[in-house]
Amino acid sequence: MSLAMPDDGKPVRRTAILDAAEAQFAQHGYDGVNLRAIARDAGVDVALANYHFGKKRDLFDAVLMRRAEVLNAWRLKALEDALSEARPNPPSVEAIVRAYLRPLLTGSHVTEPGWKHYYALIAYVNNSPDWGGKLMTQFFDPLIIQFIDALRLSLGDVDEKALYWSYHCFSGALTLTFAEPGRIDLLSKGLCRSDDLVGAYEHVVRFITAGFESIRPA
Amino acid sequence: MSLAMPDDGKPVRRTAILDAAEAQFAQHGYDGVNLRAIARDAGVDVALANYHFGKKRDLFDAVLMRRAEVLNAWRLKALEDALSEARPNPPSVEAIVRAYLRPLLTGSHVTEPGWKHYYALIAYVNNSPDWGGKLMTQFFDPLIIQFIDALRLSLGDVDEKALYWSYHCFSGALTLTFAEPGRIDLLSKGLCRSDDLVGAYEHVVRFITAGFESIRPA
DNA sequence: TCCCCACTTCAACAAGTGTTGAAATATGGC
DNA sequence: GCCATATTTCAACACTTGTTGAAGTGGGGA
Repeated sequence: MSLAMPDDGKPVRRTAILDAAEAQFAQHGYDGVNLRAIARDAGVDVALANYHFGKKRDLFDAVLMRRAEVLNAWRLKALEDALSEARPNPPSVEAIVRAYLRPLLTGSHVTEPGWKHYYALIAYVNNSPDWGGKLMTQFFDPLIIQFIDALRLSLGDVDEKALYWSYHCFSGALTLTFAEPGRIDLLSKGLCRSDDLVGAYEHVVRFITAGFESIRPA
Repeated sequence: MSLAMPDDGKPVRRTAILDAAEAQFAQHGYDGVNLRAIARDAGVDVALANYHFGKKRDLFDAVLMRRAEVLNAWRLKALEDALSEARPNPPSVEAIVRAYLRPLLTGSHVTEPGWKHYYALIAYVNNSPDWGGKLMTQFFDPLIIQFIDALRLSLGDVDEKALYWSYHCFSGALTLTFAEPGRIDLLSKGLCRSDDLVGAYEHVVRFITAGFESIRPA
């Protein structure tokens, strides 16, 4: 088995292409990026991207897939920790929300530019009418369903539509946080900074937890 | 004064271009659209868009500007109504949230495709790292500041950072609602429909109101 | 009737796009 | 060193892009 070696060996240029593509796609979107700019940032010839990843759309998918598994693993572990810590009781809503957010907004990787680019890319995908639905479902829904199950456990017999719309609000708030469009900086006259994910963490946890708690049946 | 007549007279083709551009930009983003597709949808030659609006970016701005004033006027009236109804007391948080949302999610225009496209376009702009901050500030911040003032009035002496981050969550939830990426349809297995803005209204109001109430000082 | 002007179309340019096939280079096993 | 294979570059194609200048059309006033 000496063919191709898709993701091991010495993939220095391969990952350089992925890194450059990740940053470019995150900032300008799929259509706002051309392969020559990616190649230039990666210090590589244009044709090399095609050699390693095939067509532009396949490169985009490869960027998305690279960090999806590790991210899902982190979040799954955080959820299971929250469940086991509370056992035999269901965990609190806040504990579930924190388990959902902590692997994203805190930890050593929040300072790593690659991950921030990846989050911005997820935000772009999640809001894209073209492929937002399908791609997010494909990569993240199995995990999301487990989080919603945990919320259902914690909140009791809630209205299902209310539960899904609440998660929708959660997802939207998180998406905008990751997109970092710099809007809150201007609106708050510099008091809040959109690149300060850690500073946003507690505020988002509080807001979202309260939103979910509001659907708890009396 | 017979020059150009920018927005009156018989603007049939002119508005046809705006309508087609609005729909295309909303669905595919600025870079995902080419002028020939817009012209084809409008039943018009490519060069006509340039004649009426100048460069592509100017057409985009014209689309954004067309409905901005009327939308801001609607929302300002809704806010002033809420304030005057409650006077001399401050209005409730829920009343403010409803004033913010009602002109968007309810009313006769929600069935009009042009407005839905416009909302999706706003969602695209709001999440765009490239120009999200500046454009939203330019078109909508004067109104948003008034809503935040009303919330500050209603909530009392709140932490300013918490207030802005809460509005950020609000904005994100709303943005995702307008983008209609079809994600909630898949996630809820058809129980919720992302094109059902009216059905989403009460759920969003409840979630967001609870989030804002959670920062009220004890 | 003629002319002016706003509007519209036609045809084309120049730059940039994704993609590809062939050539060149590096790498590692024998 | 030799050779097969993986990697990388080169050069170019075919196509799309935004944009433009010139030409054509139609209506209303002098």
